[in-house]
Amino acid sequence: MKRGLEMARSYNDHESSQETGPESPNSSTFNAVVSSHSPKRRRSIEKRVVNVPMKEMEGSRHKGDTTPPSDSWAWRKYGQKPIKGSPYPRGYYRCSSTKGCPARKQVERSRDDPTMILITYTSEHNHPWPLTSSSRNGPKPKPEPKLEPEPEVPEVVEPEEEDDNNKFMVLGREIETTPSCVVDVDEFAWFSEMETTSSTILESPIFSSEKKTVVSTTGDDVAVFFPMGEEDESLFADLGELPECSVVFRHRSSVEIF
DNA sequence: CGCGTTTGACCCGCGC
DNA sequence: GCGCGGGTCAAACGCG
Repeated sequence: MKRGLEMARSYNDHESSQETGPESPNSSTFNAVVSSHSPKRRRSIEKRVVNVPMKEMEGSRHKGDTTPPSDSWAWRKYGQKPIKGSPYPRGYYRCSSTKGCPARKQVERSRDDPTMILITYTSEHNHPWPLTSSSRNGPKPKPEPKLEPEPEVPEVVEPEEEDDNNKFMVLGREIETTPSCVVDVDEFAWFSEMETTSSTILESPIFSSEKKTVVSTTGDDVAVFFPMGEEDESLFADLGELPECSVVFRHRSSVEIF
C-alpha cells in the first residue's frame, strides 16, 4: 500500500560512525548528539546514542537482548534485525505514547561490550522527542506530561569558586560533581533549535533525585540544572535510563545567566 | 478483544 | 547494474 511512501521516510543514516565506544564500562555514557542532514532528506534528523549498562536496566522487563530500559513512555517494537558483524540483534521501537509521535529508538547490545546497551534515539528535528500531550491532539498516553506555561523560576546560584570546576553551589549547599558530569553545552546546540518553549532534555538520577538547582559553568558555556517535577520526569523519561552523569536542561528564554 | 511482540517480506540507499 | 545491509511494514501470534 503506502509502503513505498513510508520507505521514503526511512532513516537510513548509518549510526555506526556515531557509535563511539563506551568510555567507561561501569557507567552509562551519553555518547553523541548527532544531527543528520542528509542531502536527500528534507527534514533534519536528530540522532542520539546512549550507552546504558545492563545492570541499570535491571528491573525493567526483560524479554530479550534488545529489551529497552523501562521508561514512562510507551515504545512499541516494530522490528528486529540481526546486524551484520554483531552477534546481537537490533530492536526497533517506535514511540506509541502519542499518536503520530515521530520518535524512534533502536536498542542493541554493544558488540564491543555485551554488558552495554546501545540505545539510539531518532527523531525529526522539529519533533525532537515525544512531545507533551498539551501540544498535540489525540488520546493521552499513560504518562501525563504537562508543561507548565510559567514554571516556577528556580533559584539560580552562581558558583562560588570559579577555580573549582567540580563544585557548585546548590541552594546554599556545595555539590561536587565529577568532571565527566560537566558537559559541553555545544553538544546540545540542537536543543536550542527546538520549537518548544520550555523543554527539558536528559534526566539525571543525581540531580533529579536531589531536586536541586545547579549551575555549571564550563568556559563560556553555562548549563543550568533545574529541579524536575514528576511530570517532567515522565515526559522525558523516553530518553531511557539515562546515564548517571546525564543532566537536566531546561531551556527558558526568561532565564538568562551571564 | 485489544494491545504488544514476532518474524518474514519488502523497499531503499549505498558501495562495488 | 547488481548485491548487500539496514529500516520498515504488516500479518500472525501471544498474552492479559
